[in-house]
Amino acid sequence: MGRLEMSGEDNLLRLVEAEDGDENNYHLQDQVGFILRKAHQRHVSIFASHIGDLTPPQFAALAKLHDIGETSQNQLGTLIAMDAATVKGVIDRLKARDLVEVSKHEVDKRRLLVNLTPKGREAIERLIPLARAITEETLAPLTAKETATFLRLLAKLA
Amino acid sequence: MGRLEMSGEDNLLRLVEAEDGDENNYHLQDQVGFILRKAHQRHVSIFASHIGDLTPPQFAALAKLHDIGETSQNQLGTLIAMDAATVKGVIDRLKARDLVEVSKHEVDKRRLLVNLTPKGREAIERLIPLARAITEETLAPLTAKETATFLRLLAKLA
DNA sequence: CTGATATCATTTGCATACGAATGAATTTGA
DNA sequence: TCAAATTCATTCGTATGCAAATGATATCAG
Repeated sequence: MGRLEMSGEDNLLRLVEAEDGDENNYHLQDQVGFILRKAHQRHVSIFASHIGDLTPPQFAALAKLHDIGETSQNQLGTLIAMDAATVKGVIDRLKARDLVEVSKHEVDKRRLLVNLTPKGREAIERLIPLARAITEETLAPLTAKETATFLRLLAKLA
Repeated sequence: MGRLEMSGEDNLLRLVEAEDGDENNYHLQDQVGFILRKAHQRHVSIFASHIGDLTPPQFAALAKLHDIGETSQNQLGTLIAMDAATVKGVIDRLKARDLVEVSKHEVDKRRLLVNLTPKGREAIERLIPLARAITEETLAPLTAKETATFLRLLAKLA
């Protein structure tokens, strides 16, 4: 790969390649997937330092319910990007803490309607300002201009 | 917030705010954490479609071992951004499939050394080209210039 | 109208991910 | 030197996250 010219340093390169194989120049830390995973981990850690008793998925469920009101469990999952199995666990745990309540759909008996309880509404309204701080801290390494660019490009990938 | 002028539409706005509270303008889908989570999900899905029998963390462990050679389980975890409990599970599963092998450190009896088996080396060398395709597909929505910008900014956040 | 499809929810199984607690081994510092 | 602090690995508990299978209900097509 790129063996267009032969200099003294290329001999060393040849030795290294002979030792480690030609895939030696693959570096995990440069791969978008690996960096994406780390950036996500950092965000979750920042989130936890601000909001200790709720996870990001739980927060997402409450925030979305606050935004759109009662909806089916499945529809909620679609809106917050969770598959059916995952959203069930999240709702079960919020239900156990009396932050949401569920009820059967009158007409379509397959559907499980989910809604905020008063306690859940109080909680999410109290937490949304903290969420803004979390976003700010997550993006702190970037300038305002970089942030705008980053969010635009990130959205393209999501 | 921003109630500087009073037009006809502001009456409607007041009604909406009275109904939903002043935090009505918080939208989950604009938050960096939520988009980050979705982008990561998309990448994992692309990864799985190319490499079905290995997860991204398992791949990361093999790729790092291939890059640096034998190392301790803990050190490996640091290099691939996994805490001790997580890396243990990953290594256990790779060990069960004979892709890595572990041994005791001669001097420091606390350490567990991890290394690729021949089978593991063969596997990772075969998979690295696929990983390049995965990266490409993940970044496909961006132009080359956007990709460079995105990776630079993402690295700042990770 | 009814059989084929599709949708909604649940369950199971597996794989991260991390906090906290524990135990063994090593290093440090007074 | 030896007690305190640190490091390495393990275990436990909890929480996503997803594939696949299942059952109940609803919709569609002929």
